[in-house]
Amino acid sequence: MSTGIDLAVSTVIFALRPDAEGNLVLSIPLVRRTRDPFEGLWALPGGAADATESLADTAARKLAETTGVTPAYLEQLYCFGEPDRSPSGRVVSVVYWALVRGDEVELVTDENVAWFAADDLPRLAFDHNLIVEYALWRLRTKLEYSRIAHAFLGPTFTLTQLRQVHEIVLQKPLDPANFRRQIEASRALVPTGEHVTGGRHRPPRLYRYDASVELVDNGPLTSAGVR
Amino acid sequence: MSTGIDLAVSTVIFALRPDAEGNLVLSIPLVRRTRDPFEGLWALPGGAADATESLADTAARKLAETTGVTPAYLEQLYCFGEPDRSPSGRVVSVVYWALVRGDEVELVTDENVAWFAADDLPRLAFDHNLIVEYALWRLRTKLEYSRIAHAFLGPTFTLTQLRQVHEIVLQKPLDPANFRRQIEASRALVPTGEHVTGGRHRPPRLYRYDASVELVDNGPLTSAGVR
DNA sequence: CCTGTAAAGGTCGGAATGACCCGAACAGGT
DNA sequence: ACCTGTTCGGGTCATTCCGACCTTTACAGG
Repeated sequence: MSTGIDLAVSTVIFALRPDAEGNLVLSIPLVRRTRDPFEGLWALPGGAADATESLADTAARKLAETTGVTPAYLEQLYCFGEPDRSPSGRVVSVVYWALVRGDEVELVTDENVAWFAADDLPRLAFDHNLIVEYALWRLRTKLEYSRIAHAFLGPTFTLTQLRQVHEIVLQKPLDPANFRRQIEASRALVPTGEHVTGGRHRPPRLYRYDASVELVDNGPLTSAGVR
Repeated sequence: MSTGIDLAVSTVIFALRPDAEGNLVLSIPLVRRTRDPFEGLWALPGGAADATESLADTAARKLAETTGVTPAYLEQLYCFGEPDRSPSGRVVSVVYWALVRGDEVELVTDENVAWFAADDLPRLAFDHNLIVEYALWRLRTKLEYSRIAHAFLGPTFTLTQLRQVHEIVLQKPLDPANFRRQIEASRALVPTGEHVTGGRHRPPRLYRYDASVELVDNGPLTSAGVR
């Protein structure tokens, strides 16, 4: 049986990347469409679903083709299937969202791939503006009740670095002392014993993420997420 | 283009229905499969996606065919697409979950449709046991931070009725006084001014749900949900 | 008129949170 | 050697939220 419906997989990829002034900005990579519909407009990286691959694997593969990295976090966002979302026929898109480390992202040479500030996007193809908006909402909501922020960072980091990730994503300043207390209460971080030296001020501790603590509660779908 | 993937829509339908002793039980309707794969096993109501209909409309239509009612709440649950979830070929299922009023549900005459206690299911076809488990988790999680419980009830109800819905779904007793305080703080209910008379005790107030308060926060996807 | 029970409203202590404070520890300038 | 500016790490305090528990009100039925 065939339903006459095309099935696609797309991914909203988040990374913290420095802008012109060197400030870290929440960014996503987009791909310029080279054919109709919406030729010339920017769109989320993605493509047709593969018959032999899991949907998450397809999302991760498309993500790697665009950014050259393996995502630190990958989760299904939503399945978009309104009948009129593509003028070229019925397309149902299973959309994932991912977090990658900004310092791991390769400099893309392809001129049809570019990074954009997540809060300042042009008009995108299809319903991709709505999709990004929803992914942003999920990221911000989940950041406040889960421990996914370290996916933007390396294996070890200071509390200030982690707090800055929260501040950039949530776009509001956080009290350093209260942030510390909250993180310590969650038992999600373990001090490595090492300190960052060479700074102008009191040397901060280095922390490692404690993998024994579930970073996200997805209920029975525990496999969804961490990679 | 065709991906060689079948797209299906299924729904986990929740209702509170009386069991043999008259106690309300969280229940879901299942359909017996009449052909391979998994012939004879029970499965979630659903079918192939329709090329001209939105996914939510397809879910609602299949729901109506099974239960004869319009859902009081309908939301997308997840898109299941593991390559090996169906032995008959690659099937991707967009699964919705719904709440319906138990007293609205028609007595189904079809012997291939039956209601089961959500917590005591037989082995189901495909990965439907996992899907129901996830839907149950979502229902219980969402019940605690949203105001969807009234979807199980009629337009007006008492606080005790609403609390009993919570108690049955969450499977734990709730303090009546604290429940009242929490509900009143949410400003989601409006007293109608009427009382239920005829009871043996102090006559309880009747409440109506305040539609001006968002019952669920789904971010930018506000249309998802309420019907 | 008494009794049993649920409804409605209140108190109290603990936990979590936001706002704020202070000593400790460093690099760099004087 | 000493001062200074800054951040790190640790604390206090008031407010809010929540669970446990108590009291009064209001009915039906005996």
